[in-house]
Amino acid sequence: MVTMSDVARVAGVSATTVSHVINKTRRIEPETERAVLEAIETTGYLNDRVARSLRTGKTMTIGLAISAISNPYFADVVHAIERMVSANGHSLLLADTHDDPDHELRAVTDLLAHRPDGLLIAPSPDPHRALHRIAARGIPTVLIDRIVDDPEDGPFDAVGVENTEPMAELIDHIVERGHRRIGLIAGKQGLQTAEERIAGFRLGLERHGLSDQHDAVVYGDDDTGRALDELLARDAAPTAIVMGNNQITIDAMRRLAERELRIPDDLSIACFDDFPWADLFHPRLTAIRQPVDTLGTKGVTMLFERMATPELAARQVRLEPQLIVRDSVRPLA
Amino acid sequence: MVTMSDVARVAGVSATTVSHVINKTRRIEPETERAVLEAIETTGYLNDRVARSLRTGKTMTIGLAISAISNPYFADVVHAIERMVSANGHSLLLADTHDDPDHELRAVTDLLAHRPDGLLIAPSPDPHRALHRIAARGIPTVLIDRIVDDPEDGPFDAVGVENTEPMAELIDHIVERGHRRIGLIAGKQGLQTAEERIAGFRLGLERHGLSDQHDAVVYGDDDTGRALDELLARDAAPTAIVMGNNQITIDAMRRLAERELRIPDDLSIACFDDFPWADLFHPRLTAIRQPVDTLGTKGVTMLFERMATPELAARQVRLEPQLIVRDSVRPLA
DNA sequence: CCCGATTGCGCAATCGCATGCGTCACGGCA
DNA sequence: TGCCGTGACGCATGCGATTGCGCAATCGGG
Repeated sequence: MVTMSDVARVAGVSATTVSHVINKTRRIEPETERAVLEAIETTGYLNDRVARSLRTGKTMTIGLAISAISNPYFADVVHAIERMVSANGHSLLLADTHDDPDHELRAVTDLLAHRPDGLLIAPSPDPHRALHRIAARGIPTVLIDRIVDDPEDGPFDAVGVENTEPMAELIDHIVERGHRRIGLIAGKQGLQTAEERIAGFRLGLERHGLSDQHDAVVYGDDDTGRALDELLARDAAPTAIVMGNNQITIDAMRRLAERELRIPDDLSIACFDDFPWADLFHPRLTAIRQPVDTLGTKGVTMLFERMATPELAARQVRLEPQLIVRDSVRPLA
Repeated sequence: MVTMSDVARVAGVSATTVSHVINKTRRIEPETERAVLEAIETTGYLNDRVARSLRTGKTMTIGLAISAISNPYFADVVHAIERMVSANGHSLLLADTHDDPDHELRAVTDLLAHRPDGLLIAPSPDPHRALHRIAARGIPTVLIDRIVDDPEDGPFDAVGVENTEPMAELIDHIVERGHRRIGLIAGKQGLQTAEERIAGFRLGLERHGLSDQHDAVVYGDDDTGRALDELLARDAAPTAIVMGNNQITIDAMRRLAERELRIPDDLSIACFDDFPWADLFHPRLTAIRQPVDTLGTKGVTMLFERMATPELAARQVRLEPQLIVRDSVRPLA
């Protein structure tokens, strides 16, 4: 390994000077600077961030705890985050929570041990322990996608999307098209987004005097196929089903194909969470599009703001999703 | 910050002892150990990996340089990699190369400065400088997805998929269905996978005496729509078009929808690179499925093997993809 | 010609941990 | 009682960088 003093020796100066030219942290005689730069070049020296971090207390690293990176929704979020983080000269440390409290705690503990300058986390259904540990370390953190309130350790900065009213409006749309029996396959129980969407679903039903169907909600995260079967087996089976998220949509679509149900002729569907190629599915999917990119960039922005100004009051930002009407909800007679 | 000596003070022992109980690196009187563990608990102490890394020379970190995480193909790879890496007690440092040599060099330099114990990289179209820098540091590295030979710094360990023969076989399939005029929209020029697939395409044509169409190849990465238009505007326009990768497939499908071309009635298509929901598109896409998960896990496995045994000879592994015949290639008369 | 100000650098002390040597106490054996 | 082996732990150094102080040389004004 070539260290700073190696460079110093080659350049005929002290390590102090090398450090100062690297960090531009005090005036250096131009000639000296050239010598140092040259020595860096010829030795192939690379400033060791480990040592620097130990000394300065900053690692130039942002931790990201999120689940299922292969989910296209989160993949886009990660992508946006990576862009902004590296644009700010930091690196991204990635950990997967699997949306499970135990994994989440492990992931967060690992991240914290690396001393990131800031942390982004999409909380699991029961994030208490993880958040507690974060709070104990006092590391700048923003909750992402899921806005939870932790009475003990909160409040945290957070950025997510509006779930309730948009979902209710999706129900409006479906009801306007003549549907009276509507079902919902919701995301993992306990997840803040899933619960809010359920609330929105019920709110929508109430607006149209359909409250007796409040129980037309099934959780589908683990086994969407089974959830779907159950809904369709009911006495008054729904004529339209709403998918609580992206993954559920894909799983459900596949099951529907297996059952040879024609969409939207035999059954109408709509989804919370759009994807870029949702208009290439057959049929083109009516969906609520979330501002995925903004979610990521806004999260990073808030994080850097907090890192710069720790005494800021916690802010919770709700982004507005957008209903994209396509062809998967059929107008009934 | 609570350090090891804080814990030591609380437990009434020396920092040495605390270190040893944390790392289980020598016998400790059970009673002493309990005291230390307890002190760790009450103080909320977390072993500082920055300091430890400086001391031991290992960071317990793996760097990953890859492009466009939002591409579903790479998202799955990243997912698989994260799983294996964290299962081995390491953390993942992520950087995006944007498949561009300059970005790649920056990304790699950043990663290297963090002193990862190992590196995974999907080389850009011109990875020379990046690979050179990696070689200079001598960090265990495996190339992933794209197997390139660097005469100067190579050979590197690498894992990728077989491109040429599978692509040729896809052509076989298309020709068997009666198509004689076939086009290819290839991935970014210079990318090893893209070039091999082009070679496979031409090989396939030759097998059927169709070599005169060798020029039916256009690069589509930047503007797939334009590439598609160009192919279709030719005198003898192809009756079937092969998409060189996932992203191209999506872009092309959208353009085809805009042009109101019916698939496969007006035009047949097939893709290199499948996606989980390719059977939900309309029509269901005939595609070559790559063993994405294996690509990631095998890459990590090879990396850890090299880290354990640096004197190993470089190995290059080719995984076999699989042709999935669905409905997007129409049998001609 | 003298002296304070200014400019350009170097010394040496950390940062939090791991680890090679030592030290101390205790027990067994002659 | 004396000696040594052994078990349990502590001292002090160093990983590679940053940074508060301090020193020497040069310059300019009176």
